[in-house]
Amino acid sequence: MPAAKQATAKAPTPRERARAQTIADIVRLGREHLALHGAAALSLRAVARDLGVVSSAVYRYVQSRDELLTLLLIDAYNELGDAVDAAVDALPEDDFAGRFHALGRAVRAWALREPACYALLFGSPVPGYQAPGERTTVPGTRVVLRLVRNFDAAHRAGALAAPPGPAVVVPPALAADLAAIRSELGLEVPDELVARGVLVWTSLFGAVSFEVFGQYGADTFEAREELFAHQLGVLAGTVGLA
Amino acid sequence: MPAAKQATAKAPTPRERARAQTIADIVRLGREHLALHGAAALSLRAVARDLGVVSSAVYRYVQSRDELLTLLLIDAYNELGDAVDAAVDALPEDDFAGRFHALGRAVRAWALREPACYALLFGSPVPGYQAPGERTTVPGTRVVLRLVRNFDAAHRAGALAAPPGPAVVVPPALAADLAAIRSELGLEVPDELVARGVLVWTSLFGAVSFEVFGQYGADTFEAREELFAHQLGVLAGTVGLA
DNA sequence: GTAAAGTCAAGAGCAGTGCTCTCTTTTGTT
DNA sequence: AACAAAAGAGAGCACTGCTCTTGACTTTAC
Repeated sequence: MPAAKQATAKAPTPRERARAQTIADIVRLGREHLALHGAAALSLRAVARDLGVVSSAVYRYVQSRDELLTLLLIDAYNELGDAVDAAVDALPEDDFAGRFHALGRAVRAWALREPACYALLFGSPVPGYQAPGERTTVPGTRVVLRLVRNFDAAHRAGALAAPPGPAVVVPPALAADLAAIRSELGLEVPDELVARGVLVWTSLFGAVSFEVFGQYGADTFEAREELFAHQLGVLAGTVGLA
Repeated sequence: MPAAKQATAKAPTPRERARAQTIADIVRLGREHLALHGAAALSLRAVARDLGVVSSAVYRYVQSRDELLTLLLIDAYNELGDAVDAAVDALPEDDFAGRFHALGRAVRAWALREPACYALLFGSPVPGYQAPGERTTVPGTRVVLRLVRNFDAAHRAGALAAPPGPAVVVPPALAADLAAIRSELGLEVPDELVARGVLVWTSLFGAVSFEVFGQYGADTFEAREELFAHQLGVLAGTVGLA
């Protein structure tokens, strides 16, 4: 077993290092083009031009345009995940409401900073492109996992008030789905609150999407920061996070 | 002033009728392509092929690809608006909660029926395309207008319970925006409820977008209808719609 | 050392796109 | 029937993703 033959994991050969660097450059340039012209207009030829190389050469590193999209997708998911993790970890573990607000603000701030990346993750699916689940689910679930774990921790700590407003019944078919989620993630939160947690999740991204995608008119809302803070406050209330 | 010369408004000449018919055909074929391949892949050449005409000929009817997108945008907004209107009008005027649920279900049903159109309206903006506000704002605000008018009517009728949960303060900057909205639309609903109404609006479309855009995993939720109904129920509760 | 194997960039080429231009044909009006 | 406006055809430009072949270079093996 010659060591040099399968050094892929331990000692990267100069060739492998150069290759990895080139791929990193391609992803970096791809992100620039994504930010400037959007996902649908992402062009391998343009990236190749910026890389100072002929178009066919990039196919040595990236199988196809879709493969580049996948790389950018994973990159973006992880950047968002890192931003959320940093914001949440900056607060004490038992500050559940604070952590919820921090998570929401982190998502919004990142989305406004990188609207094209946000659109790639949470906007309309790119036509003809199907994200490979085995590579994207793990980074793609970081935020929601963080959100739900915070809820569960709050519930375990007895820090969750009873959900306000009229009780909304959870039908059996939905309860089955929620039970599967609860068991897979090891949650103690009751059905009613898991369902409300899902609503909070979708509502959070709904609010951010409306802002990033320009669904609010051009000048309907000047105080968008305050509007979002208010929305977070109401959402926190609906799950009993004081 | 020869009458035949400016008959544009009164008596359409055969030529104008043929022209209007061709434009309608182009929009129809455009919608088919939109549904099949998505907005970014909408191709004037393909539409021309289906129309049985050479590509340059369609430019006699549609200025550019973006113009066709605008036509499709208005078409879709009006179709959604019609669907919502029909669903809401089917219930008595004073059934405010029922009308809210009907509106939500109508939006979701249309979105699931026409995912590509929904993506065009509420998904990531098409890169390089800017919707002409003077042509799209009126049809684009039909749903939210319907939503907010129903809220206001419920409030006027005294059918709105006090918002549940902890009171969330509305900061002055946000209150200014809300005041402008209130005066423009002639609303009587107080600030706190207008703000919550905005949250309900964004949350409704957030939930629909997550489902249409496949943000729920492939098999996380089987009972999506029930999930959405539950979400509508909780949202209705947050604005005091029993 | 030298030869084989592996890697990479370049360029041509295919099929597609949006869009413009010119030329010819159709068609409604007078 | 004559005319002008409208519509279609076709060529052409610059661009896209992607494939294939060719030639050069680097690493590995004997």
